[in-house]
Amino acid sequence: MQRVTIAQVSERAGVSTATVSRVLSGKGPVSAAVERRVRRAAEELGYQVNPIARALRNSRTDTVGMVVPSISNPFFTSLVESVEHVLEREGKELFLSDARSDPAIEARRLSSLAARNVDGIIVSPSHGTESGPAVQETADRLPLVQLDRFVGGTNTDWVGVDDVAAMRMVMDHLHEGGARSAAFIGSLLTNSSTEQRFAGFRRRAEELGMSVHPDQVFLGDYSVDWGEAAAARLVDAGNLPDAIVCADDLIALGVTRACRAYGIAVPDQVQVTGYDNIEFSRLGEPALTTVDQPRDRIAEEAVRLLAAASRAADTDRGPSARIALVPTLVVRDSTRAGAARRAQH
Amino acid sequence: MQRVTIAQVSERAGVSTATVSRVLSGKGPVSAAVERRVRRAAEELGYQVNPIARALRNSRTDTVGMVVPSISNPFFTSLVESVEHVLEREGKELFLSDARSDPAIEARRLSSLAARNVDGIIVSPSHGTESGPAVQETADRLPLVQLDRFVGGTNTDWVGVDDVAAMRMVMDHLHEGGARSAAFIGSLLTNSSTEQRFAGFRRRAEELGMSVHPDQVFLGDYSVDWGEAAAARLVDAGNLPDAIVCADDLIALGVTRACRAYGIAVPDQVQVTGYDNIEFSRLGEPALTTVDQPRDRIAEEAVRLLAAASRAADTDRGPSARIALVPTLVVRDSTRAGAARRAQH
DNA sequence: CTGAAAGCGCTAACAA
DNA sequence: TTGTTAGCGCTTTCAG
Repeated sequence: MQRVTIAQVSERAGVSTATVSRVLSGKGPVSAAVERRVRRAAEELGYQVNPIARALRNSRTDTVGMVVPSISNPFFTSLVESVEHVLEREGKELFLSDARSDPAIEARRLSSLAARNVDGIIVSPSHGTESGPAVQETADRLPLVQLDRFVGGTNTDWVGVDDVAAMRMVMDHLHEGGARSAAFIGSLLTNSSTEQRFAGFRRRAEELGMSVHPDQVFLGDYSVDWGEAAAARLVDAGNLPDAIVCADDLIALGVTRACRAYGIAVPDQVQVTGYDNIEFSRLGEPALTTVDQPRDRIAEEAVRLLAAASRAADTDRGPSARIALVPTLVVRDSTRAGAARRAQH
Repeated sequence: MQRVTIAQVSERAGVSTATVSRVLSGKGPVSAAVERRVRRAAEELGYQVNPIARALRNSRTDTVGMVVPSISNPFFTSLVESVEHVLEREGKELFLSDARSDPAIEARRLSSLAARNVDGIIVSPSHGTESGPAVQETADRLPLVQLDRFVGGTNTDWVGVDDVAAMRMVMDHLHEGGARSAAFIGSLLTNSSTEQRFAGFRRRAEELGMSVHPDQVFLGDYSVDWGEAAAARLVDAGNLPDAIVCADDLIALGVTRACRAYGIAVPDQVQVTGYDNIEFSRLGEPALTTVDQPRDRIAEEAVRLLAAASRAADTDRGPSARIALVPTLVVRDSTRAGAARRAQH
């Protein structure tokens, strides 16, 4: 599997293995002449380091692990892309694992990554409480930053978005478009994203005097199917609200689909908003008004925090960082102000 | 990082490290009494194997690497999910890498996975020729199977779908729906998927006497944007064909979107088909008729081949396997026969 | 500036 | 059945 070793290179170059190591890892003093000889020998033999041996020796792997709740949610894959992109600049590689929204699987993935000596872990915890122990345990062993979602009972760095502020923008926009009542469709309140978004929704609705009927809050999961099912229930119950606020784009896509099926005009009869600005959000009919998270910035901060934590290492670093970036509202055709604005063109 | 080692366990249990190893790895003869002592000691100390040390010793990692052209293409993520699922049963873990459709990045990912002693690699090559050297080189070093796409100039196992047969179904269905002319929108012919699909399209069109205008073949990339752009060009040129056959669902989603924008009725004025049956294919307006690949079966076969190859190891296994599974046509609302059938309900 | 030698944690001969 | 020993390939003191 692994063929040529440092020993063979050293033999060919007529030096010791120690010298070869010094040349190849760029540390320690080496004369220019020897360096050239070694490099040539390595080249000729097609030498490649054995990262496993190196890791065993160094307990460093130049590798970062990332765990996301669901790889089939386009929001997370695009977050992964952003992270990978940033990591590339640092010469680090990313190992990705999917927790399938299951804290038990998530715990296994975390410990497996930790055991493999990744230099740090980026995780978006799948559950708002049950993910806690595994995340905290992992964080005690190596640098870890939570991304997007946050799990209670832990004390680690976090980078994400100000969901409450985002919801304020959404509600203001809807209100401006004439909405005086609103429904909410999200996942169960078992993760911080939905929690925060729902809290933000609720608070701003109150401040604006928008009514939220208790029967018009639907909590299921982050999927198109759920959005569709919840919307169907909403319609069947009669008494449509002016707006349906969704906790993510997948749900919103399901909602607009159900509306099409029921012949309900969006945004004329009911306005609909999503969250995340995934690529498909502009493909629905109508294209979704949604909240854009600055993924690249989030990724950048996460990697920066990880690097900082690695450097600080054992010296107990201070309190953990909580970085909430500012999201932006992307107005498209599923809300009234947006529809009106576009019509003016 | 890694705390308790086999040595500490052996000390606590009052046996040698070798014995501990035998107990923990389940190999070699151990007396029941000793076994119990060792297990308890390990338990109490919270021992966890160090996979790195084990890998260095064994050159086995119980780990499989997977490289896909694009993690943001839902077809590949669902393929990843299937593979991961199958692997779980084998007690193996998956490391996923994204080649970003770039053969150079792909080569790096492959060699990095190989260097990390994954037990096997599953790759869907991003380029039909340029991916060749890296794939072959990797395949010479360890078990490798190509998935979905296939790269020329290599000799490895492959599992995928019979694209030509799939296209035959698509064309027959379109023809049945009254189409007598067709356009094709795909990616550049630099990967086997598009090649095969285009070939199948072309051949069956000829057999059925459907006309294909040379100007109505558009080759770009697998993206919604490209589908939209190509459709726009098609429309602008006037002279719409009866059907637009797309090499994947993303493209088809772009096409139907453009049709909506231009006020062209699908399927009445033009029928549209996709390929892959990604989740979003049913969300477009209208829902896409498309080709479903049996992802779970594909994943299953791939893992099976990998396992077989690992067992065969050095003993030169015979010629490589090429497994083409049979896809199925999923008829929805973007084609006429489908639309008619639904109307009957 | 370079080499000898120890050892990261684990497992597989080989002995006992 | 168990222990002793020798490495897997690399890096890093410590001498020279």
